[in-house]
Amino acid sequence: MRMSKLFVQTLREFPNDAEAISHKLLVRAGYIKKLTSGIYSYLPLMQRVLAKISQIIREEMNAAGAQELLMPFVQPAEIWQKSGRWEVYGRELARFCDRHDNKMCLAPTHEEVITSVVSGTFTSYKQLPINLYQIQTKFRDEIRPRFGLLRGREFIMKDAYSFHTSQESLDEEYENMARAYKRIFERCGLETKMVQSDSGAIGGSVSHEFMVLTSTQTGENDVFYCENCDYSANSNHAVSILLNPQTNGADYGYDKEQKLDTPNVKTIEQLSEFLKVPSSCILKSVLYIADSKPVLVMIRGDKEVEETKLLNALGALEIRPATSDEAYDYLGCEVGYLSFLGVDENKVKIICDKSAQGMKNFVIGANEPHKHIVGYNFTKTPDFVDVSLVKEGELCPCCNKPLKVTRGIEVGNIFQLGTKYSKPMNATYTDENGEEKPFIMGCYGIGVTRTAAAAIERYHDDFGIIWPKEIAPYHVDVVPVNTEDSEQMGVALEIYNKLLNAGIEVVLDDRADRAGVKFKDSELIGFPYRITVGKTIKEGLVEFKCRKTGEVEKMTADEAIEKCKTLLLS
RNA sequence: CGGGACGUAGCGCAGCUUGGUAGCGCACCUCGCUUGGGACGAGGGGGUCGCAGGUUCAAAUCCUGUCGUCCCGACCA
Repeated sequence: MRMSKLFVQTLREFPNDAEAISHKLLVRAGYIKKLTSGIYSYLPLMQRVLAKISQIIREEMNAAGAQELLMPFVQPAEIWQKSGRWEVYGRELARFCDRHDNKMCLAPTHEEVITSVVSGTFTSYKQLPINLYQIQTKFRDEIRPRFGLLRGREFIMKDAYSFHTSQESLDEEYENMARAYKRIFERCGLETKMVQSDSGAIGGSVSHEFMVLTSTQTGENDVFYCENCDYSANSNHAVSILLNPQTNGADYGYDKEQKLDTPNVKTIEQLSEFLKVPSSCILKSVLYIADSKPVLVMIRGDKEVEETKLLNALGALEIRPATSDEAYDYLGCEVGYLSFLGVDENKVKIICDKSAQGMKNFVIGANEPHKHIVGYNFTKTPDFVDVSLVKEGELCPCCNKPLKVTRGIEVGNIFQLGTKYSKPMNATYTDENGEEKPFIMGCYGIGVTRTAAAAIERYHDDFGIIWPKEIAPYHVDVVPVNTEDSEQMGVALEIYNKLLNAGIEVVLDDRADRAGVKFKDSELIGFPYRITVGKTIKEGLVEFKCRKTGEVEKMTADEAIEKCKTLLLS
């Protein structure tokens, strides 16, 4: 491709509305163009990157025994009503009516469709297991799309679904997919960590996420992991062994239950300082509204509530912290002094986090303004539930070593669905004994567009993108410094043609611009290798530069061609 | 959903306070010159100032409404 013909416009400045580095670079380097919030055109450079990622996925999925198909993007409400998700999915599901007033939606995922595809088609145990996948656009009307391709509303996803007659068979395929995913991301030049996770709206029991670990804040997930063993989990699922699991207020002089005045002492921090006790001796009370009903969460003062865990513990659909006004309405006390004391459990559900299990003689809000109670003990043992967020340094549940935390971008996930969809949708096969049974299912997703963005988050510098060569839009950028110079241009053309003939993806920057412009663009766009044909051609030499290392070598044109072949075709 | 900010040329912005011919930089087109790190000179094209009302002789500017975009928060008591 000649640069003069390539559909690309690089910008001198970063766009104003981008926050994430991948978003800024994708726009500035001419890969994407926004149409509206969370919805982008993938320009030719981007399309090449996406095609490469897709191709790697395709090859590895096929090698793992899966078959590609393509399902409809527009779906009738009927199948969603059947699975029970029409009501549950919420506003992320973009719904509309067709001309006959039939309820429809845009596909955010395809469990319902694949189930109806397989159901009635593969009806014998002899035909199972099977794994089907597609690479397709999805639409999720996110509350807050941001970070460009990292959280768009419209995005490209590879989604695979497997059907089994037994849990053992599903387990096997789950492992098979985990291995395939590892290979896929490795081939994309990305290191990933497979972590335990919550299964969220998709449902099911066992699930793992593949995370690209980043130091940037753009990773929207916290991942807790152990350096000593294999344990790692998304913060929404991670568990730990508490530090100081047993705390006793008596160690700080509060061995008798007593109501104390604590004027204007509202936060745990202030209370801890005021009473001279560590926050781990305080039981704090946090009010949530779950599906419009109040839930009071009791949790150790040094811990925080993990909302996804709470959501799951309650079996609720939606959850949010209550406002101060709501707290007053439900508990009859201003925030800062709340507790479950005197609260009618028929009106306000009370949940007690596991972190409170080992607490004795603790401090608790009096549920009266400006008063707390010290030396308190549970009068009856509550049911302790884990709804707390792990903290870095707490101990690994597997091997007791301190856990670490890092940010991560979720690029893929694998779920065991079991019969969550096959049962309600009545999707069955006939087993050896002639009995009808629901399929046991698994599903496996990879965000294609997000993987590309994650690669940029991981690999960039002040000059631009540094693509792993496996997913770069082109491999080599040949730059004649002066296109007017027939010798330079001649050699550049010769290199260009030879690389083309060798099957290498190459761009010839034949634009009449000055060298600086071409170098800047080359680095911004992120070509892995650059061959500069400039004044050293007088000595028969060109320059070979590696984008990743910045290393520059002088060599003959033929040597440069050979080097490209060695680096790219082996 | 709540809070804040912003909508003026493809991109980045000024102009608005105090109403009076729509501007700058980049990009784009032409010519010249230049060619190893985002050159320079001259000329040129492109905008119903988000949209709809209102006030006024006159609105990018003032008022009202509306739509859109971005950020922050979903406050752990």
